[in-house]
Amino acid sequence: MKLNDRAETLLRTLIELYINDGQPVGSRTLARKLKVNLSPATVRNVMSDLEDLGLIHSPHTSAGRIPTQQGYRFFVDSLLQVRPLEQLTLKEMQDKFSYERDPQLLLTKASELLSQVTHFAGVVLIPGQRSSLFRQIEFVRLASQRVLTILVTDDGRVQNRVIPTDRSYAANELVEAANFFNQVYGGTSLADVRRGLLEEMQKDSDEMHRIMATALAVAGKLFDDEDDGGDAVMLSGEENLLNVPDLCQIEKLQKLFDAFKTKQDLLDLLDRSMKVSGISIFIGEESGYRSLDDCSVVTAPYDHDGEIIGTVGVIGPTRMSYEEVIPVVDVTARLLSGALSSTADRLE
Amino acid sequence: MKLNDRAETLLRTLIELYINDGQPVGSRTLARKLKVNLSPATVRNVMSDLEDLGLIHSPHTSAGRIPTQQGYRFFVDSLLQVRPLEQLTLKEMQDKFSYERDPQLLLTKASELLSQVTHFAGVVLIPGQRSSLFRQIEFVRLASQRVLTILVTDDGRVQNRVIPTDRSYAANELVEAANFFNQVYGGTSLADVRRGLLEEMQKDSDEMHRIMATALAVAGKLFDDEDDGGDAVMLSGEENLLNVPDLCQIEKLQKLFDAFKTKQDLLDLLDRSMKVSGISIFIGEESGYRSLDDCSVVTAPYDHDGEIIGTVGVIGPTRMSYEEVIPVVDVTARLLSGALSSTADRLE
DNA sequence: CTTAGCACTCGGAATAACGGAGTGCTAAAG
DNA sequence: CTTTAGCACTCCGTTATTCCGAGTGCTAAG
Repeated sequence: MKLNDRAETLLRTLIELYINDGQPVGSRTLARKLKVNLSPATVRNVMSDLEDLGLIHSPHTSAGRIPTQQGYRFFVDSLLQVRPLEQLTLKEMQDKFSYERDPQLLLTKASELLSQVTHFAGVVLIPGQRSSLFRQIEFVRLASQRVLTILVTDDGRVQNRVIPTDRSYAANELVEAANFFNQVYGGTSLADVRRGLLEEMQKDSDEMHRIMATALAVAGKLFDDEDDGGDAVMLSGEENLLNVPDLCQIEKLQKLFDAFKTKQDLLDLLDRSMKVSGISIFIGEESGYRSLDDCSVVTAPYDHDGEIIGTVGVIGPTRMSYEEVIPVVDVTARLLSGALSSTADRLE
Repeated sequence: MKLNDRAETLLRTLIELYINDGQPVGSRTLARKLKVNLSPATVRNVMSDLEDLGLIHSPHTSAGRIPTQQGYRFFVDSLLQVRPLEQLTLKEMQDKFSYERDPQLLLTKASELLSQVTHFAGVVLIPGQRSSLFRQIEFVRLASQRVLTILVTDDGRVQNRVIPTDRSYAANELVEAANFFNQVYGGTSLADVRRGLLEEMQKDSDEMHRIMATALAVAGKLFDDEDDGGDAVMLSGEENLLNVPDLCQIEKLQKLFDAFKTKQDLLDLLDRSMKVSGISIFIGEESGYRSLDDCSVVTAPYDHDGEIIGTVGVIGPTRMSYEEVIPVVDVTARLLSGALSSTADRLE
């Protein structure tokens, strides 16, 4: 799409005005706001062109214009000049991450941070197990037939689960089994561990090493679980969206909160955005999920030692201040990546 | 408060009608609905009395009557006949709890169950650490100066935390320390453990046993943490409240969701209800928390081996079907208690 | 190409009219 | 004394109407 300078400035100003006050922008208002002196009539002509191009439209004859989805799209792609983050905000954000090394808490904090700073909803895609590497497993005997299984992955995340067992295991049996398990599978991907376990189970159990049998019996169920292999989405500040005037219709909120509950749509969307490097922006219906029709989602992937493992993002109304939200998401992703990195581990 | 039979029936019918359709009930409607044949005029006279007693009121002159808070109170205290749970629902609820022994998941399920069955919000007060007994601690070495600490309490709940340490500990040091710790403190309350730790720390460190020093250094931080000692509230199905017509004003929802976020009010309320045996019902402003003004909360405590350790409940509009919600809350509390009990442990 | 002028459109606020549901009161009937 | 019928009255919610202002599109002149 090609626009002359004047049309661009006009469109930019219009969108900025609309993002600010949420009112359709008329030719007179726009003319007054512009640096160059133009009459409302001239502005009207340009606006008419922009409308023909599908970038803006009027809700009705005698109202001003508001950006269309394509208008927003053009705006963020070509017109937006992202303002750098306020020094104060940046400091706040850094503070939030300092002195925290637990990856799970870091993710929570990232999500909260996003919602607090933007006043919209913060969201974090938590990397699925399958992609991370197995580091360590530990078994703790709780009761005669209950074993607490602790799984540590190389990105530092910890999962635990109480597992009922068929027979009672002695403490040293469990220690042996864990050691064995750690030696055999340490450093391989969880998907491989799973595969390996399945193979072992195929074999006749008599052939199996006694320790391996124990480990299998206990850990097997941990890896059986479908849920644990998948990704998960963490959400914060949903309640902020209740304050957003653009979403103040109950039905819209219902659709949205429904999506928040099932999380599937969010998951898909964030997963898509993980495959792109840098900021992704989904505007209104672009995302393809009806539940997000009136929303925009701004996301950025984060990494662990250079490998992208998840996404952080903000969900807000389409009429959001992209120039403010984008740097917040960007910086959050960077800070999170930094805090997760092994270097940070070693420095602590 | 004393009412004659007719007035009682009338009040009950009125409240039931109002709970059903949410419309103010007029004398004609009420007269038609009553078994006994009474003219609207007579009904009006009785209603007038009930209004004088403060049990009902009209929103305006030419509308029917709706129950006041005191009306609801009288209703649940004296008029309500709780209908036993539908066989089908009961079955569903039992199914939800079967085959689950992990206490944390049980609490989650209880909360979800409450929201699913009632279509309101389900809430569970998770017992604070301080009240439960210390069973077991385990240390797992993650990196040179990071130790994963796992705390198991006698009610089967597991907490873990990655703790940065001042120096590096060898695996066997950690095992020794854990064993020692478990022997010294096993079976005492977490509050006592905390107290014991503080005392030990007072002493000159040179005097301390080497192993104890390790345990202290690692576990100390776990017990330092203020947050972990407190209670927590788990909430499900908040989004259901968006569908409730009585709460469809954005500001009300804002107040409510704000309370859900901070959780302090909920916590206080549930904590109060834990000290009462059996069902508690807070109607509208009775709770004393402005955020819950338009809501009622129905709660029941649950126990672990006979000792009350928490509360489950439902948060819905004041105009809710108490006769349906009450048994659901009641049964959930019972099922949860049963599933948590040690007997269930042993049987598994 | 830009601008002034003008007729036209449309939504939103304000106002008025109206019908319905419900009440309270009174007086008569049981 | 209680119950009932009748009636005047109140007030809400709806609908219709008007009116104003903001904004547009078009045309013709600069």
